[in-house]
Amino acid sequence: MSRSSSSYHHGDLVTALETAAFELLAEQGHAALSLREVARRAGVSHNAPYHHFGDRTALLHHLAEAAMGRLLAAQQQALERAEGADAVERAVALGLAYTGWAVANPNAFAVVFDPAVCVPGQPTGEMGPLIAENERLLAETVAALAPGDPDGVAAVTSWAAVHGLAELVIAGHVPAAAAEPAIRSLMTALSPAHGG
Amino acid sequence: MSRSSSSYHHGDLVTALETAAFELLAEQGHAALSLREVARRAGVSHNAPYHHFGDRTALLHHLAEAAMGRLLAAQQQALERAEGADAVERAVALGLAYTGWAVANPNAFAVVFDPAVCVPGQPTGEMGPLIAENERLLAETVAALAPGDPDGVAAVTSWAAVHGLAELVIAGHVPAAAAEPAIRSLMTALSPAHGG
DNA sequence: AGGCGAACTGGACAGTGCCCAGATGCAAGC
DNA sequence: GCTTGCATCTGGGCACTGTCCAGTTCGCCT
Repeated sequence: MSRSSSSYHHGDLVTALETAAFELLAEQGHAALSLREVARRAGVSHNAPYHHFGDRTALLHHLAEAAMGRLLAAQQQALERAEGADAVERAVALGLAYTGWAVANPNAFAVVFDPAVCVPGQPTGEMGPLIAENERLLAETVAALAPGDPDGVAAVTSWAAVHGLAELVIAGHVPAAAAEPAIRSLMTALSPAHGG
Repeated sequence: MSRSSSSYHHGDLVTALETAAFELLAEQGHAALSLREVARRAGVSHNAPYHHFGDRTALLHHLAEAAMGRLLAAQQQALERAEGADAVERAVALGLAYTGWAVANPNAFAVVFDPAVCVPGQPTGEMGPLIAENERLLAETVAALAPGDPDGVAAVTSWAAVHGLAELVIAGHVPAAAAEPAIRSLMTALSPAHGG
């Protein structure tokens, strides 16, 4: 699609901007991400992005969707790798995939959960389905190890713990090595084999 | 101290700037917080802040310290109120104080845990002691309900879960009402009376 | 009383997000 | 094939920001 290498009409600017932005996110937080710098890296004028994203926030929202997609993919792959395993082990693998991706891509991760980017009220665009799919994945995995959980309390607790772990590791308050034991202890605590 | 109401030398600009900044944080995220707007609200020139904070980041760091102090105070008060109670109930109260304050002051909360403000490596200023005190409080409370926890895995897990819960509620992915059951289920799961 | 130095002022500069009018060139019609 | 329409891209401009600089004010110490 769009072989066009004409210098004027880029042809695939959205992707180019996304790539450039992720490149910048590898180096700095999204607060320091400037539309003009992204445009510069993509080799276009400072105004070109406005024809694809009405706003700086719109670009960030697009990045958030892309990042969420990657986070979800990382978890799906982890679950595939742990296909034959124990229910607890599968849950641990899922959690570790989440924290692992977050710690490896802290700035991209931050965009996804920034309330100023993805408004708390209603998720717009692809964000809703992506989050829903992630919740489904989690609910499924948690249900396999904590069957009696009508209101999904265990699922919420797991998500919160794993998410918080990621944030605390990124903020430097918890060493990265503490993630695995914490997740494993949580998952075993949730499993009925442990008690309750 | 410094009764000075002379218009030139403010006398207590640091406090005035802090107040103005927290006022702005009640309305918008710290990404949108401008030094000039803070100065304007404090009634001084756009350059006055630079004689107290070398940097925009320095102001944010100061705000982070102040916010962390308030978060800590909220938890201490909650523990005092739950003085005679059950170990689980005390832990729940502590957790609810954390999430409660965070959800009530999402933007201030975000400053505290922004890696771009409080650098992951070494906490500078008052931040270190404040975090340490919070960890002590948590470790103490968790130790009362999960005695055998040499490496503090339960404490880390609790912090992560409560922290993550706060973030997810703020981001709109979890309803605020889900916080209490989640925290209570976690704390009971950690207590040996429950199992294990 | 005199002067030092911290606190504050205004001006300036580069950089930013966003708006406007104009240039460009692909695709669809004749 | 040539013209025309329109999304795409360009450059300039504006208000705003963070930060630097030189000057002003005034509390405090000698």
